Amino acid sequence: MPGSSGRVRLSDVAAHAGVSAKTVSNVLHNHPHVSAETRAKVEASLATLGYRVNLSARALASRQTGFIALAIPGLDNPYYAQLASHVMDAAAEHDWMVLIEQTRSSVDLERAVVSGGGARLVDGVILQPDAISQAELSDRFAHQNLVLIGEGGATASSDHVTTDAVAAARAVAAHLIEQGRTRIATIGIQPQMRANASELRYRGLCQALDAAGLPVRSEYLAPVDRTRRPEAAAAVDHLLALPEPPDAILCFNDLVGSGALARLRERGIAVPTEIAVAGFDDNEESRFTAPPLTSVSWDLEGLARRCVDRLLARSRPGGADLPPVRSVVSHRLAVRESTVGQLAVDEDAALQA
Amino acid sequence: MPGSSGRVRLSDVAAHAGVSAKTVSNVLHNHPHVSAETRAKVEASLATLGYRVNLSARALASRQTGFIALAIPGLDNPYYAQLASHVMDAAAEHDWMVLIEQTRSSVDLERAVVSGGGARLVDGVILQPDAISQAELSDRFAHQNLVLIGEGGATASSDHVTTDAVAAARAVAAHLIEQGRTRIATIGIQPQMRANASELRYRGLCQALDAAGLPVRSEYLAPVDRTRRPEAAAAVDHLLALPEPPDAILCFNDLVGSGALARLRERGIAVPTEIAVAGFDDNEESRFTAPPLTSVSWDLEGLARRCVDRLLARSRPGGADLPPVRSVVSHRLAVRESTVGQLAVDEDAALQA
DNA sequence: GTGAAAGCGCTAACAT
DNA sequence: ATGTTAGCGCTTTCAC
Repeated sequence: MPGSSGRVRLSDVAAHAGVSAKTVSNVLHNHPHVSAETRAKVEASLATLGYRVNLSARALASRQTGFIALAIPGLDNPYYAQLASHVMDAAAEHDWMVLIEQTRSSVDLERAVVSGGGARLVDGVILQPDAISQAELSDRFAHQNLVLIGEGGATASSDHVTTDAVAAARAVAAHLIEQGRTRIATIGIQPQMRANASELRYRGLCQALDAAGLPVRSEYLAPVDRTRRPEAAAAVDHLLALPEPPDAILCFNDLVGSGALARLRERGIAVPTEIAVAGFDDNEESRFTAPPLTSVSWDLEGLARRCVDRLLARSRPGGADLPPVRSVVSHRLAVRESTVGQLAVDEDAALQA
Repeated sequence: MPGSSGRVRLSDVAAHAGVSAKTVSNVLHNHPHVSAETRAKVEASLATLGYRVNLSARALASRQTGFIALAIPGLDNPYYAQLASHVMDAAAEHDWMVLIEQTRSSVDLERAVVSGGGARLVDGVILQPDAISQAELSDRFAHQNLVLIGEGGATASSDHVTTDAVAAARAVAAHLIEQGRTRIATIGIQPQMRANASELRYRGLCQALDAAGLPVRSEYLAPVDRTRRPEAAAAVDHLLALPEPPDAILCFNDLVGSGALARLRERGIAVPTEIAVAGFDDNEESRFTAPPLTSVSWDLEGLARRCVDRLLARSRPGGADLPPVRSVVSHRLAVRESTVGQLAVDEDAALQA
């Protein structure tokens, strides 16, 4: 049992080892210029005294807190939980800790994050904006270590890690059209909301429709207040009540997709026979819905890593003056039974054809 | 636009307002003994200079970091994401920030958390133990601000916020028996794993079976490596291959429940007609599975609040000597269609009877 | 009610 | 390769 873990200071270790504080610090930071025997001596004292660094003191002296903030709408969306998990892993590789901030898609909270919050605390911020306007993002506080996640792409004043929302939406829509769908509705995609991916995903859908010579029909655009499971039911009902109901629904995310599938089931509509359903984000859940949900899968690990790398680059000496970088992470379409009836994944699927 | 947000120190504010640093600090902390006009003056300076407190310095001087750690297996389980969300809310009410630590159910990581980690950083720790043994928990480092979440209940040396796992399992099992089920299997419940709730949940099941005069059949205990959706399939297959397959499956959590439902569907087994399924945790997803999943719902908000309250009590002067407190949060059974076929929730459900 | 001075525990020049 | 000296920006006795 190493040490009784009281308040052991670095200077105590130095005294115990018979060296100066600087030497202890050198050992702690793996500085090269420490003789092997000194190092051993210090490490022994470190262990017997049970020294644990005081991060507040280190942060104050070094002007580096070792924290980065990750601001996301909320952990209750598995997509963001997943993202947070990846960011924490990527950050840990550089000895950074992650402070998760839930913005709840509130403009005020997002604004607070962008402007650095009320306190001086983090070395950098990763923000997934949702409610705040692009204009405000590019305007304010472009000087601080801020990486934006998202698909807007218009912000030239800070680092940006994005996905190609238009291409992804085009791909999933094209897949739907390939399956013979011509009346493709959407749930949760709101082209007027400019902070999140809505507009771009809608654009991708329109491009695919255009390319196939199909009309873009505005009555197929079902809005929801929040893009979550419970909200999907009313939107599905709305679409089913249309004179000519859709034969496919592209959902803003898998949460909405899951809710839509549930409602279609309640209404006795066969998926995909009568209506195909697809989503975005490829939540793990989507491999287990009835039927499994076709979805766009983002490279979340790459996304997280790039965000952290950008912050790292900027926090190095001289990094603050680096020009803003924009990088795009990859995606792929995970095709499942919600859009292709006869996908023969195994012997059982064939029975249901 | 208040201040150009450079490095404004408290002493700068003091100089600008023509007062001492102590007075500025008093204003910041809402100390009563500040005259109204002084306060106004200081607040004006605070605003025009755009002062933001340096939390590292505050932490160093005050010996309080303002952080608590929440150590959970991982955010990818929606149950823990939800818990984290509640803890963050409860902590925010006391101006605490939450540092989320993913233990991945690793003994070493849990041990590191219990022993305070390598660094002096947080004011307290909330740990949901999973892999570490009870013995180790009560042994080591009982002196630090540690609140244990969980159902073990045996640890007398630190604060403990638990659920009544036995009662909850008894309730859901009794419900299953009421529905006429006599062959109740379980997936993911591993009585030999003593850190998580397995043993207690199994005990509750046994109690309910005993009370109904039904036999406890060990072949109905299907283990899994990890209690997650993908692992459920093999367990379901195992149970279906039994000479006398079960007519109900009680899953360790809703993740397993979701995976079990998916596999039963693939195998063409009707739920609940042939096999009823129930879970624990009441994930939001479980209201949208096919069919919706009966589950035990814990009072997560209450759980989070109590954990934070306990930490708060201990971090107050003299709080360290408080005797360990054990408190139990409530639960209720959310009954859904996976266990009762004819539950007439709406007009459509009746058709499927 | 407000001010002056002494640290909190660490890092970072600079010196040796 | 190791020691010396100043702070980092805040809180906190203790005077006044």
